[in-house]
Amino acid sequence: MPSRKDLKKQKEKTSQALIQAALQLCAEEGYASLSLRSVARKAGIAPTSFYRHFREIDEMGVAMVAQAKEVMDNCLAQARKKMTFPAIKKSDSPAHLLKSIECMTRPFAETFINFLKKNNQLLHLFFQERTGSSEAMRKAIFDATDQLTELLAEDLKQLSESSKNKLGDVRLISETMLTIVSSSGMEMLVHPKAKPGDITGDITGRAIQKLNLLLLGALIYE
Amino acid sequence: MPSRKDLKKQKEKTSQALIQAALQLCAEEGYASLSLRSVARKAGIAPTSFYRHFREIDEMGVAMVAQAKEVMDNCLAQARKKMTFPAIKKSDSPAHLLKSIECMTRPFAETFINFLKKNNQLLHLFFQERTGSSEAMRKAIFDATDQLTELLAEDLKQLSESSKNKLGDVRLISETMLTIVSSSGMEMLVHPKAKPGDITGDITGRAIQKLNLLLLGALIYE
DNA sequence: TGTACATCAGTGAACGCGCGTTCACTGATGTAC
DNA sequence: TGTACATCAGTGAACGCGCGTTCACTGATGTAC
Repeated sequence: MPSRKDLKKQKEKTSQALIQAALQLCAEEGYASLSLRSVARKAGIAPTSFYRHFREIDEMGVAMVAQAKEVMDNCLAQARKKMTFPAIKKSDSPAHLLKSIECMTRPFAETFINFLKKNNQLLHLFFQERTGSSEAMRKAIFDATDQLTELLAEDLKQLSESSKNKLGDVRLISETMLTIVSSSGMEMLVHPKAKPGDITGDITGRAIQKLNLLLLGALIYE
Repeated sequence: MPSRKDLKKQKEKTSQALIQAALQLCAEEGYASLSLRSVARKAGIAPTSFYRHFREIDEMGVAMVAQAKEVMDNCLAQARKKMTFPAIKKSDSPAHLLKSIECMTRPFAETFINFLKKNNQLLHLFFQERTGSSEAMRKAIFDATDQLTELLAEDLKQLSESSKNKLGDVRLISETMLTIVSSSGMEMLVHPKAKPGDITGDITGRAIQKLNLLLLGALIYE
């Protein structure tokens, strides 16, 4: 018994096919090289049908960012579950402090970069177009990033308070953590050859070290 | 008395006109949106003349990166002259350590971000296409970035040794410093509205704080 | 129950446009003898 | 000195192609009466 609701679902399915096709093309050729026709072709519909779903390419782009944002939220929530921050004393040795810090940084970096590998299309879009040429995309990604940063900042604050390890400007730290980890993630997407065994190739390990230094500094600074 | 040499110079001048036109278009529309014809048009030559200078767009792209690299080298050299790193003792208070650290981070960030503002076209290209869709561009930028990172790492090592402040993995620190400062720089290019007075808008100031935390951590960690 | 009408995702033909690339050409310069 | 030839940056016409967009259409579904 097909109905109006089924029709709506069918339409949604086609919209999703368009978005998935676009994400794939985007990872291959870049967002700027997307064309309405190539997306429609890949999604298996006629070029003109595109207009039944989006007014223009950028409208689809914004929908793509929204989807990427959801994935990132999940990623962050999952990372958050694994992050702990055992209490330390300031008089502890740097090695001791690091142990505590790495209980945050390691799950954070590993979860994040794993997600990145699995959802490379979504996240490539997210980070590449942050500074891309489409104003609409930049705005959408900026807003999403801002929310994400705030979320992480709150997590940091909570971790910091519950363990009585003071962390100062959590927003600043949150920004930097995301910068470091996304930069590492992009590096990994661009050079997939690098393996965990390599001296300079263990991108995740190096990301963790970078985060460690940052948080060690933040901890000392108060 | 025009001669063969003058002809060569004329050709070089036209090549430069092409590159400059391309950089401008690139900052407006993105590298992926460049077309041979639009570049030639902006440079004031016939489309077909483009082939007298470059075999294809990407060959010009690589030349653009080489030019950007030179600017970056100058920038780094200029920053290096201003960076100092007064000796500290580990027992000093964090505030003391910070004073010393900021003698490096402030000139570094300020010089870099100033350069970025003046040469925004060159540097937009440099950082945007690092993860772009053209393989040739990615490779060219990766090589250039690698050299730049190494240069900064050597500077750090030298500063660290001459002041007897140990710094550990200078390559890792160098990478992170460039990541932080280029991320801030891109943020500034994309949101030129943010002014030094703003609470969250003082991008340079925030970049310095981020670098401070990183180096404070590196210093403590040994 | 039947008949007329509304909605709407998807279609295929057609349009004008900017693109990359080819080709044979120009006209200024320098070289051989 | 003159004459024939080589080099080479820049040109304009022409090509075939993929693009975004318009338009009138289809055919399945639901609604009014």
